[in-house]
Amino acid sequence: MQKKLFLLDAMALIYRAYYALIRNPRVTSTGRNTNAQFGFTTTLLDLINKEKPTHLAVAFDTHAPTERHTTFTDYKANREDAPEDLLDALPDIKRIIEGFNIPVVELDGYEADDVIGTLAWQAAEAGYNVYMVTPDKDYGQLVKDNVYIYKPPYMGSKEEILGPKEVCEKWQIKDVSQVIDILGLMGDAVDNIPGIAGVGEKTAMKLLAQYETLENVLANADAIGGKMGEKIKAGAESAVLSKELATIITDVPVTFHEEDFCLTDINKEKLTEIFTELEFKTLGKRILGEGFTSGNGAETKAKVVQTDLFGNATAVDTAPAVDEAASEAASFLAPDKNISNTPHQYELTDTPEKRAALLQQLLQQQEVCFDTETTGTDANAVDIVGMSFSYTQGEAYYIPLPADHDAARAILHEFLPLFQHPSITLVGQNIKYDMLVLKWYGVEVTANLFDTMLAHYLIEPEGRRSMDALSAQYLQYEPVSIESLIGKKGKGQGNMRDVEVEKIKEYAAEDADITLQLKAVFAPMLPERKVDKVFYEVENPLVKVLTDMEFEGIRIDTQALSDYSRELESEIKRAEESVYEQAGVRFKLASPKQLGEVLFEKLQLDPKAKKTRTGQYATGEDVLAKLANKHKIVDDILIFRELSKLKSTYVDALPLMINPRTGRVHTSYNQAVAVTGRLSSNNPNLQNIPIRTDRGREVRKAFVPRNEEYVLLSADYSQIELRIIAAISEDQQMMDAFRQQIDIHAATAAKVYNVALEDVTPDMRRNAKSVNFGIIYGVSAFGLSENLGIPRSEAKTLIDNYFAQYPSIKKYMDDQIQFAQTNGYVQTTLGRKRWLKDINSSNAVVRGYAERNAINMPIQGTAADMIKLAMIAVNKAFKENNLRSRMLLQVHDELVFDAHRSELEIIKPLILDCMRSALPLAVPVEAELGTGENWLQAH
DNA sequence: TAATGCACGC
DNA sequence: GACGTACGTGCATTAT
Repeated sequence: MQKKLFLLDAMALIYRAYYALIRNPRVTSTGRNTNAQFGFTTTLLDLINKEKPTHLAVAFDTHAPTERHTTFTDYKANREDAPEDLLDALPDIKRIIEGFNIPVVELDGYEADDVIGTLAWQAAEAGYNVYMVTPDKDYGQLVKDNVYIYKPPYMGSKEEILGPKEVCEKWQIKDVSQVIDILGLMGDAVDNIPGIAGVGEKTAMKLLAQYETLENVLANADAIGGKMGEKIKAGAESAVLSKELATIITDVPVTFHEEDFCLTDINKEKLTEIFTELEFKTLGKRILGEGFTSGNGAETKAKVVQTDLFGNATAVDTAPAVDEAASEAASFLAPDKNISNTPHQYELTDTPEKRAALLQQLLQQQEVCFDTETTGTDANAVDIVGMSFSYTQGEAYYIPLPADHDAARAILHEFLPLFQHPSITLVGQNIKYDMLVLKWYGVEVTANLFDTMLAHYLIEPEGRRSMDALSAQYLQYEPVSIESLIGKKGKGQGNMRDVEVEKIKEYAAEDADITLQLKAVFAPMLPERKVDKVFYEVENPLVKVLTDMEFEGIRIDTQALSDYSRELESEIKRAEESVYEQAGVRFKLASPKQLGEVLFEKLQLDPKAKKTRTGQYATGEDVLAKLANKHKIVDDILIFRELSKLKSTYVDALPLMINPRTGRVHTSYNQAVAVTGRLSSNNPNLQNIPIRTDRGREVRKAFVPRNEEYVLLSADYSQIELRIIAAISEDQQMMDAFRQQIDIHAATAAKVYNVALEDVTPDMRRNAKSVNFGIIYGVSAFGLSENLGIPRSEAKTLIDNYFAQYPSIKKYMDDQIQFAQTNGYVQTTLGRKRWLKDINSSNAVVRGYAERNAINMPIQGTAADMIKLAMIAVNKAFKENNLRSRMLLQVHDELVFDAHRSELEIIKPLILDCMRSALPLAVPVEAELGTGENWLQAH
């Protein structure tokens, strides 16, 4: 058995694990942030489980930066930036390592890199395969035969192993030793070490190809000449230092003894203790068995853990045989199952006879899982390659389909009895995609649906939802990766059409198999979490509605857009030139970085200029607006910003999104991303078409009816979120205002300013509107004063008055927070939930965020549920009445239709009725409706 | 390719 | 003294 030694650079791994998880903090019930501990532990376990090392060690460099690094102050500053809670995690991490009985190497005054570098050389000499586990460096000079760099998986990307061959290919060098020359020339971004300014990867490779070493490059700076020559001369000193730093010392005083690094049994007692403390429940169960609960210390097989192997090295306990240790390690962490170790029967169904037999089988089932394989990801532009079915765990069938459209269509139509069966449930992951693909082949799916992606969306709204992630989390199974079929994504990625059918069969059949198994896991979880109602009544039926809408698309007037583009172009040019003239320099106006430097360094517009968290000057619209009175350059900058945004994002981009098959723009709705329950739209996003400014609204004129027989019709809910908060808080004051159909913002103004309704000034109304708006999002006095440009004290008075006038709303907000604190979640009236793990956090900022979510989500989510129900009702009514009008778009509280002129009088009341009665509230629900020759007119 | 800053919608 | 409004998507720039 080949001996595999893994050497881990602990600090680097901890840093990366911490930052990878920071967006989704793990906080224990006592408010402790355990990101770093969790990230490091899972990285370690994944590695042990997947790579099955026979020998392992972790290196710390608690004494870094070492002297040679301190030459660069930047480097030091960079290292000392570590957040406190990350540094606090170090003792825990050491205990975890002890619990796993993994040897730790630490050597005073040496970098972890150098210690493991030395060990790697020695182990490689002794015949080991050595893997240096580190996230962010290429130890080029270390890569000799049998020494590899192992980059653990990171943020969804696969792990990576770099050997001598790969390193030479990557940098196009003859010998791996030249990597330090490359690094010397380019510098090292991770640690902020400069090389030669202006020399990047490509230039460095070119220079090395010609001159072999960094020293030769420097010596020939004169011969190189030109700008490049000057740069090299200027950066020579820095390059030499950079190379020195990139060089890993391989002669630190350590000696590799293989018995010191054997992977041995875990120390269950220690692990139980630390996992209990950190509240790693699932992880604990996986490693320590189902019996893992707090205080249940299992039998221990303690070993002496060598924490200081060097200096005065002492002998360690004899380790068990290598093979035994490796197999023990293998059971540490799932997913441990995959296609090669799991029994399965995947069949190729590639003849008419086989297909007919399969169909007969399928029609006997109550539920059938299906999945399509296609030539790309845009459902409106792909061809179908094949289709798979599964109805029993571990069994699945793959049907290859011909490239010829009509031939494929004929085969697909054989399965119409299944797709349109009145009682069979079709199970799938993101079925909308498959339905849309099928629709292009004339197959309308009308069977019942169960979408595992949507089930998971309701079970865990914030989790990751890719099939791979779900499979790993719920089935401990690692599916065949798509990359193994068509290659890594990017320019080189291949086409499913070109993959051998045997391979696709394995992949596609497995997908159907896994999805069916996921359904079995999720189906009982829905009622357990009481989200079955919103799943079966809202999300699932909505799939068909969205499929229809995406299939329809909307017509765009390209002529109007291209005219407008030219107009914007000249206006942008004018504003840009004017800015350069007033600034006295030419620069990239579109670059916030350069603009900040011009405004605040050259023009000195604000000595106390705000900076962003990366140290750049902030140049957002709010900042610029405050500078407007200091220099009239600001006006032109704002014009430039507004117009270039319009041009690049909408005017120029939309025509490029027109589908050649239909001549229309087909957006794609994502039904499972927004944690509040809203839809989102992309490719293109049609939910953020401008409306606020006059120039922006112009874009809406380009959205037009399909032909002269139609008009665009827009219907939108009026004040829906305020109506919802009034209804669920049962605030009598606000409910009365809605019942009496008073302008709600004016009514609010009258109350908070204590004046009669008819005495409300436009200013009062505007302020009241902002408060109403802010209430929904949990605004503070500060935020409101910023927003309205009024003193903070005045804003505070406004808010205080508001709560005094609408006491039940204040109570609702407090109740929501309390509900979340007790239950760990908040919910909409239909039971859609959002879990708020930070609601009891000891960190006020984190807790405040969770509290605002607790207030906002039920409101926004209920509005989302309501319009979804309305869409389902409208779609159904249109079909029942065989109408030619079509629902096209949804924009959170608005629906847009292609309305046939002859049907206007039918659909107007129909739409209004569906919207008003979708989800009745204790106050009237109103919707407004308009029609026109374009979206702007209709609005 | 990924991170950043900015800007658009509700 | 810092912090300060929910939910999204997409573009250009920048660094690598």
